[in-house]
Amino acid sequence: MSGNPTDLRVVRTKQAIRAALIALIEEKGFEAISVKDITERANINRGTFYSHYEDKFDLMDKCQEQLLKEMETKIVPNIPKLIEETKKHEAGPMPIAVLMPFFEFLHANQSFMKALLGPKGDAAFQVKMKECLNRGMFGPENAIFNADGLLVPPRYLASYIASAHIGVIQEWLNGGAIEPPEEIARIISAMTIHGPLFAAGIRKKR
Amino acid sequence: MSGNPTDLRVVRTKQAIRAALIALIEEKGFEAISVKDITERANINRGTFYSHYEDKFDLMDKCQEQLLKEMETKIVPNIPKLIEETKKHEAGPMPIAVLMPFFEFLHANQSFMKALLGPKGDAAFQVKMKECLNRGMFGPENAIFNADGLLVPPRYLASYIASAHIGVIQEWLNGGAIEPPEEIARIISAMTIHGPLFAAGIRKKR
DNA sequence: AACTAAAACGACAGTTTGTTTATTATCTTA
DNA sequence: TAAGATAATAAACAAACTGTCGTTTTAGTT
Repeated sequence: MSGNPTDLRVVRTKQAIRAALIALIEEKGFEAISVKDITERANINRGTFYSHYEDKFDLMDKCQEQLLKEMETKIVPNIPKLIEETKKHEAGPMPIAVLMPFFEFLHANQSFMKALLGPKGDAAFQVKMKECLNRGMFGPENAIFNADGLLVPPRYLASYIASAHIGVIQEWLNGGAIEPPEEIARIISAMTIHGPLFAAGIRKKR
Repeated sequence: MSGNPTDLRVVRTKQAIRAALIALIEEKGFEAISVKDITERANINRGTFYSHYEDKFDLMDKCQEQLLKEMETKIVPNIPKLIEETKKHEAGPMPIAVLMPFFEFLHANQSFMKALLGPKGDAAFQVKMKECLNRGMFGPENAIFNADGLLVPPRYLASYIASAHIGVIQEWLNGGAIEPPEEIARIISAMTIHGPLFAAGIRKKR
């Protein structure tokens, strides 16, 4: 079994597999990919693949887990801060600065994020990412949304916000992530704070 | 080739295949399904499957197309009416009545919708459904969102709203669609009109 | 430079696939 | 209701992919 994670050969092989996976998901979607496809694209022997992963699902899981872990540990802790700031100056602009690490992370992992969130990607990953975002908003450090005065059940509020944000991110990545992360942070904030219809110019009153 | 769509045998077979597909997607996800799985579950001969569909992807496509067509032709024409109503009484409650056919359609097609939009479903279907919703909001009959005064680029507005709505629908279906369609229509409307943060009780001012 | 571990190679049986044949069952319609 | 048409079944096929092994070669580590 190939285990040593510092051995350059292992590092190289895993990188090649990962890159091949990303490219192939974008090309024909995860379900249409065979292990043979991956190893041919990565220029490695098929047997080598099986010494690192059980099958293509195992590979997918491990890649996603790594990504989500990074997302969670680096990004999510900021969300409570964000909501706190928002509460302070209620009518003011959103404190975008606190969102930036998240969007910069997405930008840095563009290709994989695009593949996973794209039309040929994985619906399960979207669910995991929503859970990740929701832990930030509804987690134990954060009693805000658990308070009274909600017009809607909390789980629908969470679904709405998380899905909306992921939707914008999908659109951003799908268009090649041309706009800088700050711009996307501003766009998302505007809609979540003021409501999408106000952002659309339909509801003028505030 | 088996073609006659009125022959009872054909109708029965296609129904069985479709039901098997839905059940299996929920159980192990589309990518893990084999044609053999489908025909065993449907209690039909494997050869029979191939006389109706090219492969499992063809089956999936045809089932989705049927669903989306129904969604589009029956539901989407109502959206312009909806926005018009919303503009009239700006601060009033959303005219939920006009949304009802859409949510009743979802409720009637619960099992398939749940399978397609669930964690083991198809990311491409979500994209198609978003496009369906967006055609309603940004279509030619409807110049509202093309007007000036947008705080954000229109495609991000569209992505935000469509994804948010689908997210709530996913949550609804995933929980067994316990709430009646009217309730979900009300919940979604509240968040889209007033903004999710207002609905959360965080932003009190209007 | 020697040691060690990873990668390549080639072979294996077991599945699934898509196609085709002949046979049986069942629907339509006259 | 009987005759003819056609859909479904059953069984067999090569081709492709899978997951696993044992052996040999290559390359990184010390």
